[in-house]
Amino acid sequence: METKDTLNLPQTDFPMKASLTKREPEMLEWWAKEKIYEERPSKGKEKFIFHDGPPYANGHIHMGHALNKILKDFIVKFMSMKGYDAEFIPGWDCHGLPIEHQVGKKLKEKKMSLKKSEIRKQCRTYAQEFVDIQREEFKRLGIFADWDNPYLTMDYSYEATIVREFGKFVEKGMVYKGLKPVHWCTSCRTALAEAEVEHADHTSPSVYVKFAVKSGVPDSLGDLGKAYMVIWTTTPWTLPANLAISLHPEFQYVAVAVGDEVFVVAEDRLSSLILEWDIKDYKILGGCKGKDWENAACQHPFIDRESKVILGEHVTLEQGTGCVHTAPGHGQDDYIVGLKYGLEPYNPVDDGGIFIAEVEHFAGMFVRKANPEIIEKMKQDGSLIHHEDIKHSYPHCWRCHQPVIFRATNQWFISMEKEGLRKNALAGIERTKWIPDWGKGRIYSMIENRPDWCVSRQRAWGVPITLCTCTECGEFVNTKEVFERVAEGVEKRGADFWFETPVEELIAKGTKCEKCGNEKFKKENDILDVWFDSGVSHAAVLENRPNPSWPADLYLEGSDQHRGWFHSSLLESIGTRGKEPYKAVLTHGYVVDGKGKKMSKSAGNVIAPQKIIDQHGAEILRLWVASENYREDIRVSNEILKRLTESYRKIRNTIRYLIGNLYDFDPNKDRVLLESLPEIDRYILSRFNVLREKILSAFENYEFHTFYHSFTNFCVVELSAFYLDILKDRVYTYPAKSQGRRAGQTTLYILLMGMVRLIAPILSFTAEEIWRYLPKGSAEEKSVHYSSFPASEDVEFDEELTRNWELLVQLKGEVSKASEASRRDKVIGHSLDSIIKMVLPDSIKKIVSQYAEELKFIFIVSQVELVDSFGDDEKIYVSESLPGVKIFTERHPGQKCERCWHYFVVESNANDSLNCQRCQDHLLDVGE
RNA sequence: GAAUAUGUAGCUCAGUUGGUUAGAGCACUAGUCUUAUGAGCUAGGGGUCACGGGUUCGAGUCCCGUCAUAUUCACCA
Repeated sequence: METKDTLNLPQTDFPMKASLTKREPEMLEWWAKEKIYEERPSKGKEKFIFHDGPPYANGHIHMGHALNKILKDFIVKFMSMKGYDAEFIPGWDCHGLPIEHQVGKKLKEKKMSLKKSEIRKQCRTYAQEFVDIQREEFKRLGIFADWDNPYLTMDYSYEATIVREFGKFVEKGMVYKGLKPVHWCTSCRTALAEAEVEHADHTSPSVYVKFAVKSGVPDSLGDLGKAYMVIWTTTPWTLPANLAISLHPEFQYVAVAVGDEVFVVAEDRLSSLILEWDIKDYKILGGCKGKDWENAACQHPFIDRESKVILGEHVTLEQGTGCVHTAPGHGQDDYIVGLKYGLEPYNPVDDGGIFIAEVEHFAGMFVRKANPEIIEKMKQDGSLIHHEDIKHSYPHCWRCHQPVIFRATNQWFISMEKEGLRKNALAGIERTKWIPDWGKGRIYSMIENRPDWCVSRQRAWGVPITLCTCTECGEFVNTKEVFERVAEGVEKRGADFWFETPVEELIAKGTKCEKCGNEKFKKENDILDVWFDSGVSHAAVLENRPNPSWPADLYLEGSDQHRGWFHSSLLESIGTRGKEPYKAVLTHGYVVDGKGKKMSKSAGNVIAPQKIIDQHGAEILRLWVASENYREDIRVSNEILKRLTESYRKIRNTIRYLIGNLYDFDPNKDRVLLESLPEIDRYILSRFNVLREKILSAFENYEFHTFYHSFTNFCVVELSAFYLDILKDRVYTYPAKSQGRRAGQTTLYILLMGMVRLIAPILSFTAEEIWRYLPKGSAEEKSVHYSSFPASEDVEFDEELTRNWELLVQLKGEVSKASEASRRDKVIGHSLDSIIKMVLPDSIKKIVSQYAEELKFIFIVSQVELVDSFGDDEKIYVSESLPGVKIFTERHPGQKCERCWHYFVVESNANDSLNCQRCQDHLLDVGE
């Protein structure tokens, strides 16, 4: 028999190689077949309400989606293991312009002839396709969720909820129709929400234009002769809508003579304007405050209209002349200042961005095409002082990337002030827990400063604004019955119900307009902002399910959702219920590349989750999410993934080793009582208790990277390099059933059972795989995800013992360092080749001598001698970290035991065995 | 342009109320073992703590400024 065969070497079928790409799909199939999520034992217990934010049903999932859903899955799984019923209902956002845009592209010219209902039908099909695609992609990540019953914002029932929720706003009088300037895309022919606008570089003409002063020159200036107010603008096409010139009441304005003309501009702007206009000779005639000019009248440069001089605080001195061209129909500030002076939000531009017929000179012209024409006209008329092109960033449509315009149109708004929506929303923010806490400040200032919510869109793919307005005066019918009738119809037939049902069937005969008494009404054609759709998800999902639980315990999305879903959900919920829909909001950062740059197609640095899954497996993606501090931007690169796969292997291999040494261990028969375990076993278990504590509190605080670092460190430092290395002697060489070996196995068993459960929320696939290789009789649960977290082991390891072992660990390190010199000098190879002699200071010696018999096993050397001093000629290692500790290493002169590799001294009268006495005993199954 | 966040070894992260020589794991280099073997063990090199000022006996930590990256807001009339 070979010596090797007399040892209890590890045995296991648990593969070292993970083959994740092959095994994960099998595991997914098993989870599905066994309905592991659906039939979870925590069902019906106390709920943890985790509400999924709906991704947009367009395109394949990207790293951001993967990050988000994996984080959610960590939480679902650990809450479930904690005993909560962590139901997770995934959702998708299905309406809206991006999908309509895609469908429009596919249809090309045909779309003009298609009916709206046909376009909606195609959009529905398109959205459903991507819901199905993304669902499969999410499942592949190992996400536990109710995939068969997701919520879609285009579900008829969901659409009906949208109608009902909007009805609540209407009922409370918070909805109004207003003529206000909004972002408008002339190519998509719709109003855009703030969130649908993105900024990009754009070249615009920068022009200075003269407005002749007709009357109202302040007395203090005397007779100015041919005086002009000079304005600056980068959008000449808004000049036809000019109704006023705004001056800041407190700024100083000067009248400057240039040639035979007099220009009025802000004093502080004068010097830079002179330079820009290249004017050599000028003379300041006098000055006064802006407020002195109030109600003066100017002449529009090319339209027969008066332009009033008004005062506004929005005027700045950073650019321009301090005299601000004001077109209330084309700008937010203009609109507000215009309201004060009773100016109408005049908008002579139609949906396509074309000047309407009444516009002199430029009727029928597209606004940006009109820019050069207007400039040319002013040049000829002599009203243009200066013109150059400037590059600046300008709002663009997020879909078609065309520059948008600001344009006053009739839109539906939800008032931020009526019913105290803004105030109550801010109070709701205060009541919510924001993680990290700066998220609170972010959303707070957004809600504080935002304008009224423009909820109407002039598109086809969405839920209609179900209001009927009087054909005479525009007042809308505000009755609950109408809304409910519509909601019921939508519930059955979807939003098409609204578009297909004649108004007469919706409104009871004889209904009169409350305002003017008219009996004729028309239906609104606009649809609702998609942010309203997803904003009602708390109602549609949390309230309208069989077991309603409202509000949510947690929302978890990327930091951009402070302006998106967190925002719209808050307003919707506060508006209708007076209370916020979530107790806590957790945010994560963005996925960026290895250099910290954002991923974009144009930069070519996009890494698709699918590619990582194909190459490394979803488990590596999960480990990646766990390894990084997601509260900041998180990086992904090939190097990072390479490190992670190595780290994964280490974890897997460590656990494999535990399994391998338990091949003959029956937990029900062979377990050794905790109090009978050797001190080192109890030490490692006490270390495991510390790890367990750390990990569970990290989970509690959603700090998964703490899990990753402490867990890998435990595997590498505490187990692989320390405990397992030392334990080999005992589990390999002792008699299989000896108390010493069983004690070691008991420890390994406890570690294995604990570790597999601690990793389960993160390394879900691997934990489940391990679960099948546990010693027989270990667990009743068929899935690791049905188990609960390990309890703390009661090993009674007090502070003194802990200090002792920390010292021994440190000393072991010093012994290794000391041996390194001998190894370099080829005196020893393996550490067991050596005898260690050490001089210790009394304080250390007192402790270490208690472990005299165990030292050689702890240090993994053949002999340890504690001596008082060394001879002079010996090469002594002097410790730096443990003052007074000196170590001398030499080669053991005896014979190496073939079996346990410890060296032994051959007695003269001994037999000629190649084994030491200890092994001879062990072979006879004696002792220990 | 503004607000917020971040910036510690090649990578991922620690660094407590300011207090010795800034840590860990991985990676790298070298050695060792062949009893976890596409494994295990050991040692080593590697950091101007983004940069520049300031407060202090003392700053990775506190203050100010600059730069970089990301997100959001606004780019105006």
